[in-house]
Amino acid sequence: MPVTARDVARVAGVSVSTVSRSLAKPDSVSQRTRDKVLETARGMGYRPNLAARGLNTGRTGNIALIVPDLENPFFSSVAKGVQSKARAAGYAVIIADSEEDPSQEAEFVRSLATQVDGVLLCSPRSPDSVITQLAQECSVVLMNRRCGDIPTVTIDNLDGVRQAVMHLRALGHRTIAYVGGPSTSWSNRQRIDALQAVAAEHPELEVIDLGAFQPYISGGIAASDLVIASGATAVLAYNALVAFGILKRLRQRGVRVPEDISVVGVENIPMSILTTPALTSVGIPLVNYGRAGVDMLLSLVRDPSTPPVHHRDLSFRLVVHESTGPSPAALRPSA
Amino acid sequence: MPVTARDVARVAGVSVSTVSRSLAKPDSVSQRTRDKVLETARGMGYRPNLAARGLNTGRTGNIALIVPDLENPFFSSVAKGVQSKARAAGYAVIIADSEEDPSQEAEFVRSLATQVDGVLLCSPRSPDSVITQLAQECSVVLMNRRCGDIPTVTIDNLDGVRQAVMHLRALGHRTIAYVGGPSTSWSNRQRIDALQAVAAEHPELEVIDLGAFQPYISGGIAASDLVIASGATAVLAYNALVAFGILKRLRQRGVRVPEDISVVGVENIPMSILTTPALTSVGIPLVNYGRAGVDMLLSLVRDPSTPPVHHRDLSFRLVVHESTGPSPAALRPSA
DNA sequence: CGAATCTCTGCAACCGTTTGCATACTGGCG
DNA sequence: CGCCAGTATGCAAACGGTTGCAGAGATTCG
Repeated sequence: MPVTARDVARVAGVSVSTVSRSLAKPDSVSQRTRDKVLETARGMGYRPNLAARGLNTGRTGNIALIVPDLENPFFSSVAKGVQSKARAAGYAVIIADSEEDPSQEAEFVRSLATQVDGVLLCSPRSPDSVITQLAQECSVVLMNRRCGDIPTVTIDNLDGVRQAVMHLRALGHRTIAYVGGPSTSWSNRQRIDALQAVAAEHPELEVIDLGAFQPYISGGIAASDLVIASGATAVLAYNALVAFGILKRLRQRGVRVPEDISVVGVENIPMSILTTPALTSVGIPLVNYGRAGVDMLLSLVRDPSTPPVHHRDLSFRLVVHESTGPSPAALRPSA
Repeated sequence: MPVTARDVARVAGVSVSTVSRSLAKPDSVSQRTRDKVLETARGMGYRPNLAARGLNTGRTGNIALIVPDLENPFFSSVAKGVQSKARAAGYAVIIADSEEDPSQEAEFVRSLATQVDGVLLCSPRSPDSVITQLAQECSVVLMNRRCGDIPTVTIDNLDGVRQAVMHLRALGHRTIAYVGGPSTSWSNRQRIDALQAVAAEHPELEVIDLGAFQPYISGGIAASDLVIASGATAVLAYNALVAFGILKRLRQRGVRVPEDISVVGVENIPMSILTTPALTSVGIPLVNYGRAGVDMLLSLVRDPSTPPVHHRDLSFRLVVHESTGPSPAALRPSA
């Protein structure tokens, strides 16, 4: 049904190879022939079959993006960036949602490996060993995680956490609770380590790790009562959804934000300005983050001479909204 | 580099065709051979190259999903549903984000046509004529829009709007403003028509159409001052993002919700419970909505004997939260 | 025991491209 | 005028599968 190169060739009175060359390497064909071919091709609405092309070039023109949860605004923003950048470079994006299930990630990569030129693994939940294995089966760029020498785009968690904590410290907070995400999350581990490091630099600070929670609103809701019980005057949340859940539950419990407790999220999603109070957070423009991933992946697959190891570390930026304020403890000198 | 059917054939001591048949039509091969082939295949980690298969079966095993804005929680939820259902059926999903640009939609469909078995066009912005054209170039299922006899999954806008309006009417509201979305949006037109129809049934109601706004938070913010000036005691928003924007701006202006103005959104996204006050809306479970789209598309592409025209209309459900309350006008009889 | 039938397997063509190689033609130069 | 370099084109072999067709055994039945 669709028009093939053979059809174009017949109409234009040339061979299939000439059609192919007219499109792929215009210089290897005479001006006259090329014009004729291109015009008939356009006239007939010819589109080369990418699957067929991929068969012998080895290039499919597709990339895969694997995320743990498409419904999480963090990942949908990243996905938007990935999509737009990839499309601009002539690539289509196959998206897979692993539903936070590590075993699905490997399955996805393997089942997509033949259909794509490279894979963008965003916040993979799989253990290092699996990821290392996958990376030698096909071109992989990691986002939000480091693993050996595999190319990555990450955000500087240590600096981000430091910015958040310094902000809270300046507001007089001394006891800071951390509501963590999945224990399989590399970012989560990073942030815990960062918290310890920053706390070590400032002995007056106490950090309370409240443990692992689901990276959803429900996780934040579940954690909130622990936050209150912990006596902390400030809380840092694994991600924006968790922070939202905390805001919601604190309000339910009658705890005022920021008067009683200050809340900071890691991640800056468009919704953050909508909550009451609007969420203070450290984050980066997520669409750009996705774009950066695509940049790295494409430079990898298009130019294999690129040095195979490549890391890029973006910077968090603190955005202060309404959910942080002076520590209530600071007002009472004895505390 | 990857292991091919030829490799498996060599190791198993059979021909390529036997390998192919062992996987595709197991009955046409003897028990013994099949077992041997399948085992070596598994042992070698063989994965059939889908592009190659697609070349002569005409089936690619991919579907495309085209949405106007991946960052909009509505579409990311739908995408999640599409992804999970498609994957379960053995299909991969190529996602494209048209950025609300009608001309990109057609371009996407055409450029993806050879790589997918069917296209799910979600809330297309293109004119009917273009969509009709696209639908005859490849298998298309429309979501959130009707267009001729093209198979569709929609939500019953008339009933949804009626539920919203009846809710407001019961609360004593008589003047209701509507903040619309893009004029190219079919849903938007549907909802305006529905509003007129419902208003016609209830002469005591006055509906004020405030015009078209961007389907983003910013659109809601932009519309809010018009809402206030309109004198309406209740407002219906094109989608959840717009409703969020309205809530935000009304709060800024010192207008209380729901005491002064009630707000209802069309669309029920997970974030709706997070705003203050939580948003009353009519909506449906979006993940299921995406699944329904995939169901229809797959039944279309897998079984061409299916009657070609198919419409499915899902039902809105009113979810009352905190953003709607008794009309202030009702308290003052003179108003 | 031979022929007909059935089951299983391999051969080869094909899907729509790309690309190395060979060929035909062009023109320039000695 | 003949030769050579160079250019433009076509032929055919891939890429990795699927599938119609035919042939080889095995089985059944007269």
